[in-house]
Order: sequence, then C-alpha cells, then structure tokens
Amino acid sequence: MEFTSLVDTSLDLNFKPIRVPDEVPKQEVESNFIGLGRDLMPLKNESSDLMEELNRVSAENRKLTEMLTVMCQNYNSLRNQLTECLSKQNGTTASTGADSDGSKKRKVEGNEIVKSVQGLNSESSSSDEDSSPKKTREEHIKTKTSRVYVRTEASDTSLIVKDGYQWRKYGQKVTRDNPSPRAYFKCSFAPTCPVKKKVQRSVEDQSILVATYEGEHNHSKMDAAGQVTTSPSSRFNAKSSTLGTPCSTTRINTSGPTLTMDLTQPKTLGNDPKKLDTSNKSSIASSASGGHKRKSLGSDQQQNRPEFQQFLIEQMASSLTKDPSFQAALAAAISGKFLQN
DNA sequence: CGCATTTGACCAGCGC
DNA sequence: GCGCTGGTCAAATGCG
Repeated sequence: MEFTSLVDTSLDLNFKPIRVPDEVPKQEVESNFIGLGRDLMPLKNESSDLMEELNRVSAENRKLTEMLTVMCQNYNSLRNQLTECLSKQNGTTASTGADSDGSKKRKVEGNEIVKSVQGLNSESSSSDEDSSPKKTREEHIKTKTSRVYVRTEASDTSLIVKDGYQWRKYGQKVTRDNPSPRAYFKCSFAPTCPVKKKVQRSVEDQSILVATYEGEHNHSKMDAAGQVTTSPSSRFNAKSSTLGTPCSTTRINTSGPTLTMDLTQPKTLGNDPKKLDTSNKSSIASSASGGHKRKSLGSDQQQNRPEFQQFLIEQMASSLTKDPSFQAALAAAISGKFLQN
C-alpha cells in the first residue's frame, strides 16, 4: 500500500490566496475613502507588498509540499521494507489469516493501524494494544479498516458520523468495554458496496465518536444533490443525503493516519481563535472543515480574515508536528538522506 | 405507503 | 462443551 496515495500532501496553506488583497479591514478602507486619494499611494505600495509576500509564501508552500511528498515516499519505502521483513519472520503463520468469506469473523479488524491522536486512542480495544504474535498475523488480513475520531457535542446522543456517504443503520449493541452503545452501519448508496461502519463513543471522552470503517467503497461519494463527488476538496462540501445536514467529512484512508474532527460548533472560530484552541484540541480538518460548515459562522469573510488564516496554519503545523506518523516520516526522510550521502 | 431506524433474537467465534 | 461476546438479521415501529 502506498502511503503517498493515502495522504494528500498538497497542503493548501494559502486559504483562498487570490482574495487576500481584498482583505484590508473595512475600517481601513473606509478611512482611505475619507482621505479621498490622499493616501492612495501608500495603499498601492501596501498592496504590492502584500502581493509580494503572498508570492513568497506560495513558493514556500510549494516547496514544503514537495518536501513533504518526498518524505512520505521515503517513509513509504521504509515501511514497505519493514513489512517485508516482518512478513518474512512470520511467513509461516501469515497465510492463515487470509481466509475469505469471513470465516473468522472476529479477526477481520486485523490490519488496522491506529495512530495516536493526542492520547485519545488509549481507548482502542485491547486487541489493538496487544503485542502478541496473533497481532502480527492479523496484519496480513486483507480487509481494510480505518478508524476515525470525530468530536461532537457531548449532549448529542446520536451516533452519526457525517462523512459524505449514505449509510443504513442495521444494528446497535452495547459492548462490554464501553457503556455507550455501538451502532452498525452499511453503505446504502450502492447495494454491492461492502463497506461497513461501526460508531461508538469513546470511553474516555464521551464527546468523541469513534467510527471504524471496514472495506473500501466501490463507488464515488455523493453529495446531497445526488451528484458524485470524487475530489478531496469536494468531500468537505459534501452532505449526507440521509442526514441532510452540513457534513464535516473525514475520509480516513485505510491503514493511514487517524484523524480527530471537531463537529462541535466553534462559533467563535473567526473571531477568537485562541478561545477555540482551548476547546478544540483536534486536528487540521477539524478547524478547516468543521468550522465553516456551521450556520453561525462559515462566511467567506471570516475565512479570509488574516487571523483566521494564521490560526489555520498554526493548527496545521501543530497537528503535523504532533502526529507520530509525520514524525516517523520526517525521521525516515532524514535518515534516508544520511544514508544517501 | 415507502423508507429508515429501532430492538430483541439469533448465530458464530473465542476462551476457559 | 459451555458461556460470553460481538455481529447480523428481521419484524416492529416511526416518520415524512
């Protein structure tokens, strides 16, 4: 599995950069109007300065994106080598887990790779934590699973994770290790789609939903209007046709990083980023998508505010640096460079 | 009336 | 073999 195919490395840090020159605060614009040409030249200079700065940041962004891509590739190759080594070590036992038709139902969750998100995944089932030989064998099971952490309001009792796909609930169960019920969903968009989803509240934090996806969709995502959407950006605008509500989307790639999203309302997102930061310890996507879909904010005006953009960038940077997989990729890239030399 | 959701019953895997 | 547990089925129910 190619890591680079799982992670969209095209970090678009320039949130609607084209419009940045329009971002001069209203008050300032008005005062310039009052001046009626008196300060037109400084304004022009300021504008060109901003454009220059914008170009510089864009170039930097491109450079960083390229670097990140290279890192991911290096990380991927190293990971493949490690997998090969492990599979050689466990070669004799590995084949047993590949039975199809789910004859060993409870081993299906095998090859899931759960990444830590700010310590939240300590709730991961004991099978995730165990380092028994059984686990290494399970890593070879074909069914792809992924886990998504979604922050919601604690008062919201519905086990609904809005991810842009259409789900039909077919069961609910209270499990032993968690007092909160677990809901079982099947993808209902395509009758042949094998994807299933389990949603359960986190033991540690009731405001966090843990969604476990099994399998891969054999169709494209649809938005509320029934239009097929496939591009990553469109995912963030897609709506669940079942739910009919704005959709904060998390399509976590199989065996890729687990993300936490914040579906609670960061109403002050555009106004007070710091205030948001205290309640929202989640990741990039949470601030990028969860926020602007709320009715109470979400205007382009707020998104385009410099402090909002700066906050976004800070969030992205801090999420990246905290992400163990990113750290691993970085370490692999650096060691790879050393080895090349 | 059709569709989605709820919920108790049932089935199968796993550990003892 | 038995009991526990997670996962699925399907009838009942609710909603638009």
